[in-house]
Amino acid sequence: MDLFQRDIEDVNNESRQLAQKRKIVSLLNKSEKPLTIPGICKKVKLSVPTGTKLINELIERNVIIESGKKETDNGRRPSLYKVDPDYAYSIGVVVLLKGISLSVFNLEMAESITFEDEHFELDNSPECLERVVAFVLDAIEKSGLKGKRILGLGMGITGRVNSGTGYSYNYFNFLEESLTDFFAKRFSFPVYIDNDTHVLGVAEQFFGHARNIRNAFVVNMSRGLGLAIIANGEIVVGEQGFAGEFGHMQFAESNKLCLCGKRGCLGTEVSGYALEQNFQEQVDVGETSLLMVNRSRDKIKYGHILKAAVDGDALAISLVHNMGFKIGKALGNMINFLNPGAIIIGGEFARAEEVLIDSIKSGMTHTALLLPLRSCELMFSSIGTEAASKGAAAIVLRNLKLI
Amino acid sequence: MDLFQRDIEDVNNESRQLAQKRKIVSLLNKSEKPLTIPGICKKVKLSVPTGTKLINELIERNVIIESGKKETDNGRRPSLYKVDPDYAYSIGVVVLLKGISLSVFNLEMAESITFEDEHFELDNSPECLERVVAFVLDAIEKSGLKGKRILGLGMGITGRVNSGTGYSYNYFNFLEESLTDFFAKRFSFPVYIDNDTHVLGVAEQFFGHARNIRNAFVVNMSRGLGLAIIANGEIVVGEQGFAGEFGHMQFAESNKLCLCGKRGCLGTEVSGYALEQNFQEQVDVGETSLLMVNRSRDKIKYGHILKAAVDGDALAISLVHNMGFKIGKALGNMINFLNPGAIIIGGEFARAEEVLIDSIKSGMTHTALLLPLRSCELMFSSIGTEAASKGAAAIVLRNLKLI
DNA sequence: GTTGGTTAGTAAAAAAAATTATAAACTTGC
DNA sequence: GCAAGTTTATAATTTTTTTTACTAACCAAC
Repeated sequence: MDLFQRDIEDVNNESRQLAQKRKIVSLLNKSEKPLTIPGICKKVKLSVPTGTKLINELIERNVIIESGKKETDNGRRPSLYKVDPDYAYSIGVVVLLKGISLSVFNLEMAESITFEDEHFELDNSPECLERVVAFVLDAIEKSGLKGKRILGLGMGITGRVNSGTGYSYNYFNFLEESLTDFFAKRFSFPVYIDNDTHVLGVAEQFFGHARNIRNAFVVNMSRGLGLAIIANGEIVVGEQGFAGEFGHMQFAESNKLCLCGKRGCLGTEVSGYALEQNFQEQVDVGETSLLMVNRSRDKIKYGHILKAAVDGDALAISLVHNMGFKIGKALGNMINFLNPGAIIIGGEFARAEEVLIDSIKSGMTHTALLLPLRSCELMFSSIGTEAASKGAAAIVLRNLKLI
Repeated sequence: MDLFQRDIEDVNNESRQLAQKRKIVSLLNKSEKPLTIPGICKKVKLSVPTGTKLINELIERNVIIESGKKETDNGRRPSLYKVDPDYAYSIGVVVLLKGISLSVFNLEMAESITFEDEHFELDNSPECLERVVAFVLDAIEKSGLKGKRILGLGMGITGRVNSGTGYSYNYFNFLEESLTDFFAKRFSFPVYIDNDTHVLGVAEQFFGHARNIRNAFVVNMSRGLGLAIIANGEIVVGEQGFAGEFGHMQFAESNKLCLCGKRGCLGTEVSGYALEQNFQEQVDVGETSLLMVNRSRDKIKYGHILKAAVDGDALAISLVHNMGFKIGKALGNMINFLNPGAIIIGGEFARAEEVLIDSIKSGMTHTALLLPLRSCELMFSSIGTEAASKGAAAIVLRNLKLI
């Protein structure tokens, strides 16, 4: 941000012009297509001569570039301008229980390079934190980003996180300072953190199905169960960043004990973990499945079961179907609460769309009121596995108001 | 708004200066205390000479007034300025099933006059709509507002309402146009509508306990059960304005049939209506209460029961306590969902604070996770019965960005 | 191809705003 | 009670921005 600012900034403290330049850059970056000078000036409420002056200065500094001429029906063809997509980069990091990954994105959010360490295991220790720092520094070293402008690093991390203060409550909570402050000291650019599920929500909001929808839920159905809430066009993180604890909401019908200590948590019935448990229970009472053919009962992970369901395995279908119905009921209740325009199913379970879609819809009808349900579209994420790191990097741009 | 604009506006189309003047007025109105010229200029990023010029023009037009001199430790004492509180007025109207009321507020939101018609009965007919129009016109006539600037009218109305489009779905839905468009034609100022519960939330957000809290729930516990959600500092109305359908969420333990057609709606167990039902049931199985001394079983309304609970009536206490526990459980679940910093109990039930507070808290502990619960404060509304009309009028100012 | 219509971009003139300088109002310390 | 220091407010000057006017680039129709 510092570099970025200094480039837009002039030598003198021209705060008014600086703000206008920032507006121009922000507008150009948000726009899908390149824009003309008259178009830009209209949007930022500037006269054409001053707008031209500022734009030329930004070109001088390599922030924006010309990008051909616009085809018009009549009149002189205007030049088109856009932000140089490679003027600056943002970094997205995802820290999960098992595995850490880092991707570098340019301003157009095109992924340029990705690093992964599948052997990484997250634990709440200074050593692990140092491993994260080393991983990031090493990746930056290898990526050839040296000397290039890095706007910042966004990090999605498992557990409870306060994105406002930058504190992480479950991991690396031994620090005196906030996690973002710690990282800022170690790196030469600002760091923003959020919960892995919220990060997925950001990705869906800017690049996925939630674009142009001001109220939506993004469900992270993987081994655990999380939910990102978009209300009034913004991700809701709540007072301390804990919003979206969907897995621990009391919607379950059974009374299974949850890791949180309570009974009745939805996550005990709907989650990758629960899917594995349910599968084993069914096998134990004599149910059969193609999955058992060349695997032992304990080695079957929820990913296998999801794949089997899509492939037509009866037991897997029945289990997944059952979960869809249950989460559908819970989501239906939440539809009454927040009246979202869309619910997007993301995470590993998204690949079982065919099996889940009808069961979730069916569950929703049991709890949701007619009118809010009618206008809530159920969708499945299509932005794939790199979604999380893209969302993490997007946090940086969001903070700089570039998206 | 038109009058208001024209007064700030100059004869020529000075859109830049106009925007700055609007900023100044907005800043002064939002500020609790009057401000100095240097203070204003700093906030709106204007030089002192230009700021002075604009402020003098606003004084010329009677929009803002001088308000004494500031006490400082050293230097020349600056003059203080504030918006003339009686420069303009906003009108708040509340349309309930039984009763309609209208209050006039000045820019400081001091209530100047109130009109009520307790005999009004809401039904979905053109005649009833005409009665509303007549009531408003009559009240304005009597209020002496003629010739004064009216910024607009905010209306809180029972039932489902889309505040964005201005359509009302349950009442006056026979109109071709939106309800706000209809009113705009009949009155000489803009009209904004919202659900009665959302309006209560706005009141609490700007004048009550939810001030300075970016995430909160405002529960409207009266004959029905509604909830206004404040997330990221804004009221969430959802995609069509249906957010907060708390009464129809499936949290109930019994299977009573709700008016909406579903079973398990929270409103069947927690609401003024349910309280009356429960009371009658208990009386029928032999329970006694002081309330029965000089009233017939059918004549006892939930308001009486709430008063009796506060006065120490055992049966009433037990019933209200029970409801507190149930709504507490439901709210606890929602705490996990949105991580609010406060929950404010408003509506008629707010007066039973002593009886409700512990039962609600107790219910919350059964469902809410420790961390989000710990930081969520339970409060009872203190802005009283005129809250709704104040909230309705506040919608007008919010739309003009004056609060 | 020339003329008329249309829009982009630039140059000169006019208007508006920001600096800078100065006067006025006030406190404090000697 | 008067000088030094501070802050507000206004006047004079400088800078910036907008308007207006004009030229350039393009299409279409004749």
